[in-house]
Amino acid sequence: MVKPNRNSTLAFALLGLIWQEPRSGYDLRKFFSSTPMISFSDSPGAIYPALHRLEQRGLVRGLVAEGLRRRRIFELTARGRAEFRRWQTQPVVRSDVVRNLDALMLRFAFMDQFAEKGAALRFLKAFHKELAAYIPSLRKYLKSNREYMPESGRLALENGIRAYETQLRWTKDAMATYGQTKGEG
Amino acid sequence: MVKPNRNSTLAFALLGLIWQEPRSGYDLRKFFSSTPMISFSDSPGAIYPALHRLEQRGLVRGLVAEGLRRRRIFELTARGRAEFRRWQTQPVVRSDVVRNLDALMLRFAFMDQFAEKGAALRFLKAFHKELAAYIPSLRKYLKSNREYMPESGRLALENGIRAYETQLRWTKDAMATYGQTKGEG
DNA sequence: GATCACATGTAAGAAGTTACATGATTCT
DNA sequence: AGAATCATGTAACTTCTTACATGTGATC
Repeated sequence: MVKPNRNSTLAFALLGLIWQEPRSGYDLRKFFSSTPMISFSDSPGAIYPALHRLEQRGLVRGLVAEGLRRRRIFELTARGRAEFRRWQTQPVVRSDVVRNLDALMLRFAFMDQFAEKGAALRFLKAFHKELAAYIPSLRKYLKSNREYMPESGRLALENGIRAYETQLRWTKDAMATYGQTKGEG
Repeated sequence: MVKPNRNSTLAFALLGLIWQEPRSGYDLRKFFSSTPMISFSDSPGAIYPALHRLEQRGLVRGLVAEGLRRRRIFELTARGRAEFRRWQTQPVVRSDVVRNLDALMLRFAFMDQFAEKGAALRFLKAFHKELAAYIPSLRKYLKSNREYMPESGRLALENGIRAYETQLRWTKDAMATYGQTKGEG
């Protein structure tokens, strides 16, 4: 049995975008298909049911827009904002680093807009810590097994390690950015 | 309606590992939980049903192992090998680069073992080409929108671009590795 | 007048998640 | 004897995918 009301990554992407500004399902589809958020599905069979679920759960409210075409503009409810913030400020855990990097980056992407000041920096520190703890375990595996691995398998693992290292460097650079901003403001 | 028999990424991971050597469901779970392939789920609720589907589709064959505990060791059928190879040597398409990098790397990871000589290099070339075509579109979006983006959103996008650039550099390095090997052999 | 973009929806099916369930064997 | 590990499974539920369906308004 699945825990009720655990919203999907797509659901949170929708909440974030709707919080930025009220949008229709069609707006959201177009946003996904025309920006780097194209990594989300823009299919109507994903978006519309997801919006209906969010509405049933009281996280968004759909308003029929006056205009020529039938169109529903969604906006966040207070519960929707609370739920989004709760998700966004959850601890950064290993399992997210290993299996859900995209969700982690989505949480960060909306940090400046919807979380309290300081949340972004706290997030980056926690993220950095988890990455720094995880990478050595990958290196260790590579070291112990490189001789028994086929070349393409080894290269694939090296690619994974590099990807995490890039992520690690990014967290440091991003932290520096926030440090600067603090000094300026 | 969904196309029948389109195996999931998990299904292909199972096929690849079973092709390496016959394994039980339990072996596969342990492999996922104890190696960098931990990005796959090791839950019995995912693995066992997936194995049953593969068996129903005639891609694997389960043999009851003699021994103390009841245990089923799976091995690939000829159809399983053909299906895996077909998947592995599919063209590298943009949509995989955008939404399914993991599957792409999984395909590559088994390339030396199960694909014909030269497949790895062809794969890397195609992968490189797609990455080189995709990255500028991300840069362009960043350039046009950076002033309207919140800082964390901009940083998240920069992270995505860096990740793809790292991937691109890796494809070049990996191609060089294969070039050398050719010279040696 | 036809085609394209706007706009929303549903149906069928696949596959994953969490949780529960069961029993054997080995270790302490 | 009790705990841990080996080993496999199912049930309920959620969400996604592909495909089909429908109608309006704008453009050529």
